[in-house]
Amino acid sequence: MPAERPRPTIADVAERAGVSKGLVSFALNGRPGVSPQTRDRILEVARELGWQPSLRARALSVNRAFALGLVITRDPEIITGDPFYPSFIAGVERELAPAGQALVLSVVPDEEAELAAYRKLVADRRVDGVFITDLRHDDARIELARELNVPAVTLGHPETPSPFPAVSMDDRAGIEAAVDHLVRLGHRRIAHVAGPARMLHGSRRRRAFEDAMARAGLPADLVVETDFRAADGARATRDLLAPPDAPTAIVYANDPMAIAGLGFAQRTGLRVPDDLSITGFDGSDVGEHLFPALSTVATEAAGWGAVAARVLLRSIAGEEPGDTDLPPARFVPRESTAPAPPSPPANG
Amino acid sequence: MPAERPRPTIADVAERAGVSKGLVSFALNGRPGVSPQTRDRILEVARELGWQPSLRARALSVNRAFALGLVITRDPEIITGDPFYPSFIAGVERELAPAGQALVLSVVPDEEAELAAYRKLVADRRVDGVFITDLRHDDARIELARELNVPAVTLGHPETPSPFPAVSMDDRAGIEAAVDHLVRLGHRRIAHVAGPARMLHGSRRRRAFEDAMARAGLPADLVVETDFRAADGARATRDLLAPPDAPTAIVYANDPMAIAGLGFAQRTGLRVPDDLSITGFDGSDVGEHLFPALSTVATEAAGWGAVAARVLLRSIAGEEPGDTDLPPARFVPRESTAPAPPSPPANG
DNA sequence: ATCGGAGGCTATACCGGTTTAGGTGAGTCC
DNA sequence: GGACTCACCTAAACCGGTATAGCCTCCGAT
Repeated sequence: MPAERPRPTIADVAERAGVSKGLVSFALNGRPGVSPQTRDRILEVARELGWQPSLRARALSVNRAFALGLVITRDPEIITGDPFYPSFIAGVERELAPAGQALVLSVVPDEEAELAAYRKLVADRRVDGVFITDLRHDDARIELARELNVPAVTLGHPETPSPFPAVSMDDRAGIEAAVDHLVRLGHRRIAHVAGPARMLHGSRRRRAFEDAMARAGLPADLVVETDFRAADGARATRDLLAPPDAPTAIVYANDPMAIAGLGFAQRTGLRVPDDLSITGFDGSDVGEHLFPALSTVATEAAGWGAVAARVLLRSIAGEEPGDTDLPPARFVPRESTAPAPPSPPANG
Repeated sequence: MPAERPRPTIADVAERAGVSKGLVSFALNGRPGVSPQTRDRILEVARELGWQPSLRARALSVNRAFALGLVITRDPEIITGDPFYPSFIAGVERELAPAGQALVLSVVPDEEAELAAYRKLVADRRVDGVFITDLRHDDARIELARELNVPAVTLGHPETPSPFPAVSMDDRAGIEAAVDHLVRLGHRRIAHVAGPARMLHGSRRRRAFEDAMARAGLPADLVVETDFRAADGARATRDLLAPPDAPTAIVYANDPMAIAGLGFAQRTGLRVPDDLSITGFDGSDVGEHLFPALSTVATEAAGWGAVAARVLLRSIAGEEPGDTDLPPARFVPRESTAPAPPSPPANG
């Protein structure tokens, strides 16, 4: 067994090159005050020795973590179905890796643990900045991040005044396009299976639904609030379809619920889209392969992650990046939406 | 604006308590050689000052990162549908958070970037140990981890001799149960839509399928290899159903493909399960809400993550945890499997 | 000839912990 | 009463980088 050779330090490089530690540091960081020959010699020796800077030592002396923090709050059940985060994270990584930064991920079951997770991340100085996703009304995390004095970026504009840059994607447009599409197809009774009202995107999508309905001169009286879980989608669909004046179209606030809703409708013998039109939200690729393929609203989660990461890095670097607006979510009509069925003969 | 007060260091605590830095360190780490009164005083002062140890300083001096690394290799397309990792990560976190450890996540597009990611994680000493998931034949990561001299845990037993503890879940049992179930229902032409052969679980599930078929005295001639993507599931299903002697049941190696396969079958007018039975793998909760609800193999990804994390932590602590076998994956019959349709009249 | 200044470099403090070698004083043993 | 032990504590080195003050040396300007 070969002896465990300790990795070379900057002192080894300095000694071998016959200069001081400080000069090595200067040379390696490309700072002025080092003659070209000396610089080359130092670089050469460093290469020769296979020297790699110790991120830990650097972290301690420059007081940086070289990492960003993401806290995901999801009850364990819902997390499996949600297509958003995996894509979002892939986008974040695309930006972080080349910048030599890492992503520290925390997955917590509830909002209490969430705040604790942010506190811990910052207390340990594990990260230089944090993502704040899934904004809620009166979101305590804004205040917490301010109090902890940690750079942050919010996904979407918070309601309360926030000192942090926001990277937003207009999801209203997608919902409105979905409703308009359904209205054009002749639907009059359109329901919405909404996300939790305490979440900004939950209530914003609902509001967009209501506005679009109002513009079409239709009542937005069929709205069910849920927790974004597939099971909720099935339950909400059951409740919506039970009464005699059931909707002919349902706009779901995410794909897993739409898929479950589709399943429920089919189970009761309804034909989708002939008897009932259905739209989802977030464009998981599996929806494309259902029968009927799910009409949905595509949100470019990966691009969102990349931009948010970039903004956060600039924010940490001391710039003050303004708010960013991403291209709005696009409605993608597929097969689960069709002209409204002929209305049943009026009763009386 | 309040002046940015620097956080207290161990020196501040020492001074205020009238002792040396070293003694404070001893007291706070509960080491012997500190009188009870002094210890209490130090603890009190630390509390009073709101002192929090600097993880960075600790990391530098004890040469630990207090973090574990997970590298996920997924082409951006597939990642959205796969229910495994989100659950797995949630399980890992459940174990790490109480242990004061963090998870550093890397998401990379291909195997080349994967090796680079491991190297980088270790070169930067960002992590004290790594998870090796999605084992492949002749997996280069085993050798890399050994070379990098970093503790690791593998999900499943690698084929090549490995110095690392393995945490395994027998997925053969689930596949076999699925096949047995189909055979009992009278199916004779059963196909398998397999994962990539280069992946251990891909080929192992395929092998389990073949073995189960052999035991039932049936030919395992209908196997299509794929890349685990939903689109692959649809394509494979199309190819399987085209010939005249099409299968009456298909065992898919994961849920997204099964869902896409279900969609394709329905699209061609086949009734599932009456004309075609279908089983998935990995038990995403959305499958439960499809119509018909997807029969699948449940794998307890969260439990797997928790155990793997625990094993890795023990491994880092210098113990030599043996291999662990988790309860085997269970077949969960739901609605997408039914008795085989009566065979068509033989031709000639 | 003298001074000023810039370029190139060294020495050293510093980040905030942990760890080790040693020092003190009280009690014990013979 | 001297040596020894032990509990408790301090001082200082150390982890591996970065940052800063200051020291030469050489050059051109006066």
